[in-house]
Amino acid sequence: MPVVAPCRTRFKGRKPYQRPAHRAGFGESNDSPSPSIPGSHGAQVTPRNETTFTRVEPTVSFPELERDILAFWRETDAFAESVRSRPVDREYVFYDGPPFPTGSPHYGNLLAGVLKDMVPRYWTMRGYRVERRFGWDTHGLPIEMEVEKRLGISGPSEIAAYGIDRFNEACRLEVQANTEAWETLTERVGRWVDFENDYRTMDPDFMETVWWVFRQLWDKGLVYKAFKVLPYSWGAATPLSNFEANLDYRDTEDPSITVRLRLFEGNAVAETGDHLLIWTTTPWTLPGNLAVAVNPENLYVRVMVSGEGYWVASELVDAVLGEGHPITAKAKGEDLIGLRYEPAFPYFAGEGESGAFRVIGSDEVTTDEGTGLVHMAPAYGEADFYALTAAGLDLLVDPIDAKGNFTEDVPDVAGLNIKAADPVLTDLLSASGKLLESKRLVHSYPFCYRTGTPLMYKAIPTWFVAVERFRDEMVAQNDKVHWVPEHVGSRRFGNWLAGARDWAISRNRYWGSCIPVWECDGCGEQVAVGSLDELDGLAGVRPADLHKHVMDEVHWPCRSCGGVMSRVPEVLDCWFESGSMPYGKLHYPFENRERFEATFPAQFIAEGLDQTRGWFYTLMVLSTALFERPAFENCVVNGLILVEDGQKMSKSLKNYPDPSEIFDRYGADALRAFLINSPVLRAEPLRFSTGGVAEVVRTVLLPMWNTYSFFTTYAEADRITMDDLAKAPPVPQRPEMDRWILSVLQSLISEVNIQMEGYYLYNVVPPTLGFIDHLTNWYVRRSRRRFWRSREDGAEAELDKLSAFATLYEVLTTFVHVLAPVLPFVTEHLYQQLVARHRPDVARSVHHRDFPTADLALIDTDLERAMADVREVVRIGRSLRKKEGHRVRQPLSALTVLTRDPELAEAVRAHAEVIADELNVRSVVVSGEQTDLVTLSAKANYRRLGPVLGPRMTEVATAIAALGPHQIELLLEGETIEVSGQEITADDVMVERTPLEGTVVETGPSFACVLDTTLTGELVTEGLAREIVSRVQQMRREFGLDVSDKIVLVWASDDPDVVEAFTGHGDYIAAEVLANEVRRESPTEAGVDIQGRRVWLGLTVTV
RNA sequence: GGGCCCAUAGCUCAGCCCGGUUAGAGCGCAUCCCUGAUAAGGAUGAGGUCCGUGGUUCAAGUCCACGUGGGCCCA
Repeated sequence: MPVVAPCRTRFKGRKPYQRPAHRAGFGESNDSPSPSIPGSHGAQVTPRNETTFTRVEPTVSFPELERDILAFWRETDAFAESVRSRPVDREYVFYDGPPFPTGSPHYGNLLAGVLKDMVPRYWTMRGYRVERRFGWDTHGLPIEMEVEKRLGISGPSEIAAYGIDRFNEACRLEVQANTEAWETLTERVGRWVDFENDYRTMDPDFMETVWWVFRQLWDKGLVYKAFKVLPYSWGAATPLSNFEANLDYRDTEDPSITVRLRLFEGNAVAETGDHLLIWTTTPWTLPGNLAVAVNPENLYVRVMVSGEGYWVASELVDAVLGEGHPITAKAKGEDLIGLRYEPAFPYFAGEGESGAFRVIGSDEVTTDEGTGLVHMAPAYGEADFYALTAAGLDLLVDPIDAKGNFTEDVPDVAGLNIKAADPVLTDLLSASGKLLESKRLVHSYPFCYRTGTPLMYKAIPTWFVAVERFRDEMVAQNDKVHWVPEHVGSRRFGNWLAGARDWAISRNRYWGSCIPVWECDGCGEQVAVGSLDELDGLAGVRPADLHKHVMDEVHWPCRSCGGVMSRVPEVLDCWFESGSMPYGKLHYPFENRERFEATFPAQFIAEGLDQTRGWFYTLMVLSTALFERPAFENCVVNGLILVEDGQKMSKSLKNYPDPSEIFDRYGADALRAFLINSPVLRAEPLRFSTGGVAEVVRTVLLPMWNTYSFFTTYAEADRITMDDLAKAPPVPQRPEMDRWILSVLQSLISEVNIQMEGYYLYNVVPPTLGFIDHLTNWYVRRSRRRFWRSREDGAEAELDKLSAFATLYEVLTTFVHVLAPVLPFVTEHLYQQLVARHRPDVARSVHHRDFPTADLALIDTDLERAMADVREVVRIGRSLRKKEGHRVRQPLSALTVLTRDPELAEAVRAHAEVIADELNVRSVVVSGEQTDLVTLSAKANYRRLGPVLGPRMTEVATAIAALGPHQIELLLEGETIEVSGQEITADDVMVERTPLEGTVVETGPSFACVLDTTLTGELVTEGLAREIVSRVQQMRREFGLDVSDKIVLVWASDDPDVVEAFTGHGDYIAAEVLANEVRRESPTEAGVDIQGRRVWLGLTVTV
């Protein structure tokens, strides 16, 4: 029997822990209720500075912890307090880009929530009051579509039949019904935002401000009405958005006809009676034809077929007319411009007097298909419309009504639907001899996603904002904005602004802010109404709701002619409202005048890259037009979140993990850090991976938690109190390791502040990871023993121990502040347990505290560099041991560090003990270069020599590479030598060290490590002692002993080395394994094998 | 078709602004260590045509041009 079962009574009921570790309360003394987090830690508990810390298990459920923290925040109204506690006159302004409350939030929304939380949290901690009101974008097509689906109706006629009032009220309900999922997930991700004082674009106050904004534009003469060619569904009798138009493309068979148009008169290249060849798949657009476009740069030719001249793009001759026809003339497109032709149909021949039926130029014309000459019907094609405008032809004929039927203007097909008219029109062309060819073709054509009818494009009367008039001003305003990443603002958005077109702001829909313009049915006078007061003055009414179904009922007699003033039918593009939110959310200028003026523009907004043409743009348009200012000073732009394999996230495909699963498994902190530390913050796409979230848990959260657990474990074991910590020496008098980690911490604080102030959020996590490595893998590991020094070791030991505890305490409690904006939950928990519980005088939440600023007095860059050198030497030393096959428990006699770098030499000398301990060597010595161990070779320092030498660089570099060890030695000793006619010093070369064959040497950048691997009997014995310690420690663990349990160690062995190990190193073994007594007995069983020797080991826990 | 962005290890990404000769990290993998953080932790190692072509330069992953592939937005 090699071991004795441990005595159960020693476990003080601590193990196994039933509760998740974070629930640990004040400990087993039971002198206070054990609060679930901290929420219940209130007045009835009197935190005393004599209270010690409670041991926290290293295992933890972060999701559960987060739920407790959420409860704590709710109970203590922590968010409101974080705003309230900051001065009213020190405001940091953040605009929430309002989402549509449709569906439930996806990762993109969660990401936005994280950004919009992290930055305000940070600035709150920097002492600013950051009001955060949630915004809802409540209007627009997505809502209307949901409601149509719900009501089972579709399109304007059915909505009209259902009643616009009922429809709009249904939309209002839909909006209100959909907000809960948003609130739940927003809270869960840890975003602090005010849902009670939210703003909604459908609120009367907001809508009144929208009127005011519109009126400002109107008064500046920036609003006008014109035609715009839009996708149009005659089935639904409504224009569609581009998005909707793209929803249903189908392969369809359509006519494909080629038509010849006879020239009235020729010019220098074309002859009277020649024909222009045009091609179309939509014969119904031909009655509306008003011009033919050519590309001025293309080459066109005159082809003779059956004695007639036909003009066609030279590349398309064979395709259109077949091979073998003679070409009798060539001309560039620009030479054809101005030629007049006989229209295909006579219905609008009169337009010829206004300049129609000519050849115009357009860069848009290609020779990909057709004839290279494009028939232009400005009412039915956006490109056509612009081409005619550009050619100075302000003409438009539209003989098709809202239902897609021809009007009486085209008597031959009047009343016929456009598709039904196609064959009739084709026959007419044939009859008039204008039809050259008639075929059918199958192509992809858009259909109305609602009614299934083919879409058309149609010129629709539309309200515009004349953005082009002030776009230079917008570019200037945009230069004042700090964009992250920079290129989105300067290039993508900047370019877009520079080429901005007038903005179509009206929609022929129902659920939206109204265009507040009333028009007289008599004289056509227009009045724009900018406030309810004004409306009251004009119409004598003051409706409580400003939606279409209410506003359309408001009329008054025209002041000029006595006619009836009625509102124009359109509503505003909901982007207009998004752009108005800085004003609308404050009901400016009707209320909050001073507040607005003091807080505009916002310091910060954040949205996705897809908002370039959306929110960013509309904010900029309106703020420039109204105030000649940008609406925001700093803008963080995020990229798109994709599925792990790079596909788009799709709700219907369900190809991504449900956010709640992530929350339940890893928690919001992990998700937040994962998102923050990803390419999305550089506006690049992110492939979302559950593994990435798990990695954050492992690399950030658990190490932090483990350190916390380590601290509490030993603090509890030693009954360390706040009073004890206060007795620790001031930092300058603490051991170097303490000063070092505090210096590293202060450097981190400095770095994080710089990055946060610059909104480079993606630069916050990486330095944090470096810090965690320093903390866990160097500071704690190196300092571990200091935490369990016995109080009996004397005053000096006591001070050393208190220094360690105080330092780790300060590091942890400071660090949680640094990470609080990123990881609001776990930092809150640590703050509660480590600070708030022990200090009645401090803020209730870590988020109410001030963000740390770097204490420069604590930063010791020399020390940081020295420690970096030491860690590097240790790293090389480890590599060397491994290479040579010497396990770390086997002590070796010496490590020699060869270097000529005086700082490194000093760092090694000063930390010889640390290095010796890490590498388990008896001594660490520093020496100058030893050429019998390494070969020195030199390489040119290009960075230094290059600019001086220029073209001679190669020559000198070759010569330097050929330098012998002796010359390099001379350089290293500070001499100047001449190489290839160039005087050089040590600074001009990079010296490399290569270990000589047969030596135990490993080289670092500016040093080499040499290991003496001679094993003496003494070293072997010590190694054995260490193996024994290791084995006993393993047993302690196996039997679940507490870290402070004392034991009796019993051993037996006949092996002389083992006997020697116990005789020579008995005290060491006893101390390491906490043995009060080490007793030798006679071997009874086979025992275990330690380094090839038989040993029998047993232990008993002492009482 | 246009604008912008991206392309570096098996995977995810730094490095590029401001050029300098041994291109880094994490994950994964392999080998090993530790055992007073332990259902953890650590070390070492293997792994690279820096998308391609051309140019500028003494010198290019880095700057320029063109191209290829991908993404976003617009047409």
